[in-house]
Amino acid sequence: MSHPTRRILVTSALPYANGPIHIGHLVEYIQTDIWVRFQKLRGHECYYLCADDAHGTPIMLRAEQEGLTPEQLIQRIWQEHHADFAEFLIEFDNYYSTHSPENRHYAELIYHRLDAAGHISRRVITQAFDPEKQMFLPDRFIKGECPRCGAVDQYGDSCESCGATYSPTDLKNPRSVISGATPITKESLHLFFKLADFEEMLKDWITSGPVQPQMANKLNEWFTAGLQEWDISRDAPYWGFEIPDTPGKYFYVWLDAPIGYMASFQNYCDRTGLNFHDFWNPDSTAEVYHFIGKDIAYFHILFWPAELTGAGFRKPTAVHCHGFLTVDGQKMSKSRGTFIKARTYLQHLRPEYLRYYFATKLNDGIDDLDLNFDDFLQRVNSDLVGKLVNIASRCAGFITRRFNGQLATTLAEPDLYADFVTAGDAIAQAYEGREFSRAMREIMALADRANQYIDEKKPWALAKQPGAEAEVQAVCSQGLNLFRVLIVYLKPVLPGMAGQVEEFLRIRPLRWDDARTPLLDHPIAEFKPLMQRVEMAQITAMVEASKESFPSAEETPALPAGPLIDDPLSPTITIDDFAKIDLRVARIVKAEAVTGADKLVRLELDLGGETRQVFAGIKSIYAPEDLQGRLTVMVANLAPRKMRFGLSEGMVLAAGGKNGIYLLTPDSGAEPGMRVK
RNA sequence: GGGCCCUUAGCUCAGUGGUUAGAGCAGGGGACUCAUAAUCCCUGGGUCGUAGGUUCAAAUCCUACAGGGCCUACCA
Repeated sequence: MSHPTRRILVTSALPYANGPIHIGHLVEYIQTDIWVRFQKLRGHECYYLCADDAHGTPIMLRAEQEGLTPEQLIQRIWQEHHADFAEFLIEFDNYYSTHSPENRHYAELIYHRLDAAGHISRRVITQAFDPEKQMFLPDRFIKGECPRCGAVDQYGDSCESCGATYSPTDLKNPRSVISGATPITKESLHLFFKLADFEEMLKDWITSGPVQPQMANKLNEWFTAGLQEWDISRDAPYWGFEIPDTPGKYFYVWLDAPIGYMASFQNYCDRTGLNFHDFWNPDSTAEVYHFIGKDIAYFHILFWPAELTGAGFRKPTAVHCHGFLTVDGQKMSKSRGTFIKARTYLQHLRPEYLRYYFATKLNDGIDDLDLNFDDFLQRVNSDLVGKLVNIASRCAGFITRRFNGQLATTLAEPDLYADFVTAGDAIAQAYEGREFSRAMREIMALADRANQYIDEKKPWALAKQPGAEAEVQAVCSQGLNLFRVLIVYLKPVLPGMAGQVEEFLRIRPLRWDDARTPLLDHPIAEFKPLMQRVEMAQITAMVEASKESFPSAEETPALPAGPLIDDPLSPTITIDDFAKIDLRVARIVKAEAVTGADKLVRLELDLGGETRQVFAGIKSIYAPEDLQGRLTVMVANLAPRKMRFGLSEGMVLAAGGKNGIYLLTPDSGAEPGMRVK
């Protein structure tokens, strides 16, 4: 009743905008969402912020590969992420993007302040460079043969085969993963953040308990190893924010990613009138929490507090790390079908099953947690359906049928109810300390007691005794009140079901303190099933749908309908016939709409020395400006054809059907002029 | 190669020096029939990863080893 209102800012790590959300990500978002919902339920002022992490080389390359601009790619991914989170009942107060004006503002502001205070250094370093692509290559983008054991196809930093470590220049036959070219080394000026300037501050900070003990150990280890300067710049071409007054240099994605927390909050403040500085000034009394995976602790408990301090902002109150998800005891695997995307899960199972299951396994530690499908099925069915929902289900019928839906005017067993209320303190403490598994255990122990109570009073037997009517109503009203308390306690985990129960009981949205006051002399609605049991078939179907399909065209029997039926294969040709067609990789150097034509785009194709003009009927699908720079495949020896708008010197290859037209794109590494065979 | 964390019943987990190590689920037996074959009662089941050590006493502290995870190896 008497917890003073706190002002709390909470974040989850920003998901990277080059791929879909999967169940591994969801551990963190569900953990954070439960904690935030708990705080809000308790009446605190709490804001949950997140955003897509939308910069960096992988996004740049992926966009190129898909024939999109980075903006188009991150826009699409944002929509997907946003929809996935919403359906998993992850309730952000703001879900933003690091590719935003607010983020640019804070990235530049923090950089300027750090620079002005002397925390930025500049020096020239030597790096691998792709002469073809004209870009510097991170170690991961270089492959070659291991200098020690000769294993092929090893990354530039270490050998997966023999474990040797080396630098990319040691690789034999190194090549760029992007272009296939042999990397050269090249010098470049880089900017560094002088982390060591903040060593004393960090050592001091850590004693105030902002991280778990395991992470404090880790920090000490890093202190012992010595704090290195952090390279915060990347050379063009790079997808990100250009560093002010430093042409051709961009902020490394990991610099502006955590700043995205602030940007998202600033954006929220602008929408709602909240004061940003109340939360981020050094003297702020508000609390700021970051929930992250243990793998990115380095950024969040070293750089981030140091950056904030150096730039005149407050540090986080705490950084909470969690472990990774394994599925049936093993790492998620695409071939086993355990690399399950959020979207795939949603197509087969209710989100609250997973929210509850994770809640039963989450604690304040950093150990990995396992999603075991047998356990998942049993736990959800037995706890939520068998125990919890059963309480309402077995009481409601009596109240509806015999008492016109009206609850009793007094509590039959006030002491039992009081026990449930008292237990709320320990449960709240467990939630607050992120010991969700403990909270779930205690809640389910209460559910057992509720079932025992009903079993002991046997309302079905009383109902057959003349004159025991009032007692039937009393027992069932007691049961429903115990159920209502449990729903309050579970509302952070099962917000959807709590909503259903609020309708069933005809009450306003439950808050934590409502548990103290029983619901009496009150009409309720007819009971409808609140949750269906999980079926193993649903899980199996989900796993099957997650198995990455390998090309197996021959094995697949001909379907009764499909492209081959609509458009049967042409007569067989010989290889000599095929050899007559000269297919070449071509780069679209210029693309423009043709005035006076509805469908035509005029393309200028670079064949690696020679340029061809081709008219293609693809305007309905592709905007000309999106085509420029893309690689595609063309028929290079097709006889030129005079068209109304000019000479067309070939054809580009595109798949076409009633649903659209899709231009072919060679895999990365292909170069203009290469023959397709 | 270095470091940190983990390993407790069939499954998932509590339990950080002190009586014969616990829970839920699953298994076995019984009861009930209000309830989504749900619920209630009873019950079997563990050399606490392995091997040493410290202690009157260890799952709990120390050492080594095995298996798993993460970080790191002048990228962070």
